Amino acid sequence: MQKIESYLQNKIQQALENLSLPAVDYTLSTPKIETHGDVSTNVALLLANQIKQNPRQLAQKIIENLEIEDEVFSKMEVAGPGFINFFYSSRYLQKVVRTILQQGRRFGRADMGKKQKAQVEFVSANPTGPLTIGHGRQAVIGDTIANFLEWAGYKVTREYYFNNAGRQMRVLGDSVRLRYKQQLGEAVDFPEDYYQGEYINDIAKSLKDKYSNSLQQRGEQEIEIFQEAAEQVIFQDIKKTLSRMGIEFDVYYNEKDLYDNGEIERVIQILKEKDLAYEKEGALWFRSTSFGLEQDRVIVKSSGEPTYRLPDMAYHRTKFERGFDLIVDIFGADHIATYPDVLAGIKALGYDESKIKVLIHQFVTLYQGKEKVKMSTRRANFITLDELMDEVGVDVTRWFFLMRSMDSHLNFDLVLAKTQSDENPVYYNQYAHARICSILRNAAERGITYESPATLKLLQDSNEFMLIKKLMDFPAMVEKCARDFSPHLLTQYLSDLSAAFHKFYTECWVLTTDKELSQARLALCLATKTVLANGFSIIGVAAPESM
RNA sequence: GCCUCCGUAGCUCAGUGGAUAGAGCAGUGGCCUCCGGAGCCAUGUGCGCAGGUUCGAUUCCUGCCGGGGGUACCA
Repeated sequence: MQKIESYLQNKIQQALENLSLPAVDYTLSTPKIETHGDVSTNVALLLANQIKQNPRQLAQKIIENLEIEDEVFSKMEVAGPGFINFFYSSRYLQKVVRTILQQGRRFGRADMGKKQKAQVEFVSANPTGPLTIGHGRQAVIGDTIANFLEWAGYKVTREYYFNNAGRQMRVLGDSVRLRYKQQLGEAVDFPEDYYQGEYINDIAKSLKDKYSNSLQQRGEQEIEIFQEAAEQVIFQDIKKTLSRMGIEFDVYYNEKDLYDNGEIERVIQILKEKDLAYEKEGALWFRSTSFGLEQDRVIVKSSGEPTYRLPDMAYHRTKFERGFDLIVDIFGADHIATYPDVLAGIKALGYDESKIKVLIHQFVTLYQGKEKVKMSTRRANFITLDELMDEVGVDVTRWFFLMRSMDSHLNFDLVLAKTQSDENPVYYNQYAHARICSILRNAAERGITYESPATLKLLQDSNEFMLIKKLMDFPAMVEKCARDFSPHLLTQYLSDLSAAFHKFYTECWVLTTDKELSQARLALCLATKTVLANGFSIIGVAAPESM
């Protein structure tokens, strides 16, 4: 479709020039209705409006001036109010199968990114507890967007930003300390706003096993050992969960480094030099109003502690300093108010903030049947990502988190996910792949193999053509997903593709007594398997040979 | 109050400045002599409300209504 678009654009431009018609910003689209052709353009409609002529007559004139090879489009016609519809020739469609087989695992890759460096930051959860389902959505979205960018020709770095020095971490450490004391039989008052999770007890127990009661006298001011133990265990756990989902980060960036290496100071310095930061009431303020924001913001509190904005700015500054051409930040909806400040900060520091793409995803609401599950890390009233994967498996987890647009709240019904797990789209799609593999095994037994592109001309059935048309959309789909950062489109595309295959499978017998036809259909199966597998690999689900 | 996301079929959700708005699930009725029935086919209802821009609006703009999330010298 990609190449076809530029092909048509060229031809249309030529035609317009031949007719001395002005250029116009028309579109090429894929009609929803089969009888409206494979590609459609509104060029005549728009021109007619501009030069006050009858759109249908104009469309007819344009068609007469189009020098289209009939090996590409066998038919062109004026339709409706003045659309021009193009119909692929069977020859062209048959050739698509050949192209896919030639390109194999590379089919769908593009060079849109031109090997530029892209960074995708996601998850970025502080190590205070296991990853929850909310993190899961972000993890899968982030990883998949990174995959898309790779397919689109970027060099991608996956990065996880964390802070192991804040107040939350101190509370975490102290929670462990108190549990440890409890386990030694001491009666302690465990505050309600401390971390209640069972994992805190586990960490406390491992400390008890290691140090016996030698830490018992440590007070609130001596929690490092507890905090470090907690961080270490929890982070390991987080990484294990991520790796189970097939996610590996290239960089774990610790906020603390920004203090140690002077980045924080540098940002303050630059802002002060530019008179974009000033002291007031004992605090340091960032002049965000200079960048169109509503009010100035505190970046260093009167206590001397920075607010989150300062390290965020410094962190983003390192992204530019590290030479990324495209910076993708993925946040939950709760952070929606914070990024304008950071973008303004980046601008203030003299960087091109348009290189930053901030993606906000809405929350996951968990249901147990009809009942909403309230979640809070602190209260340990949550279902972890690991538990979810235990229940429904990795493939279902990934697919479900991607299925919906990230602008949309995701209602995840655990009961449904468990009880109907074999009625869900993941299996439908994987089944198509497994089915193809099964056909291939049968073909091998019968000694049938795809040998020559010459047989492809036997692909003539409308079900075959529908399948091929789906297959040829894949590269454009990948580019669109990468460009619009909308991974859910691919899950939809793949379901459509699987449906086209199942339909073909039902209507067209692959392994027939006609050897050449069998070979041709086998080739179509192979092409479909290739595209399914390529798509699955982007989404991060398995392409099973059998189920 | 202000900012932001959402409002489309019974349910969960896609989608588009255009020609007849889709899928899955749920319901009903069909399809196995033969490549995997985890499949295929048929069947119904819908763009929250009111204006505006446009040749054309479900899509873009404004207002309203309803729901989620923000709005700190918390992150």
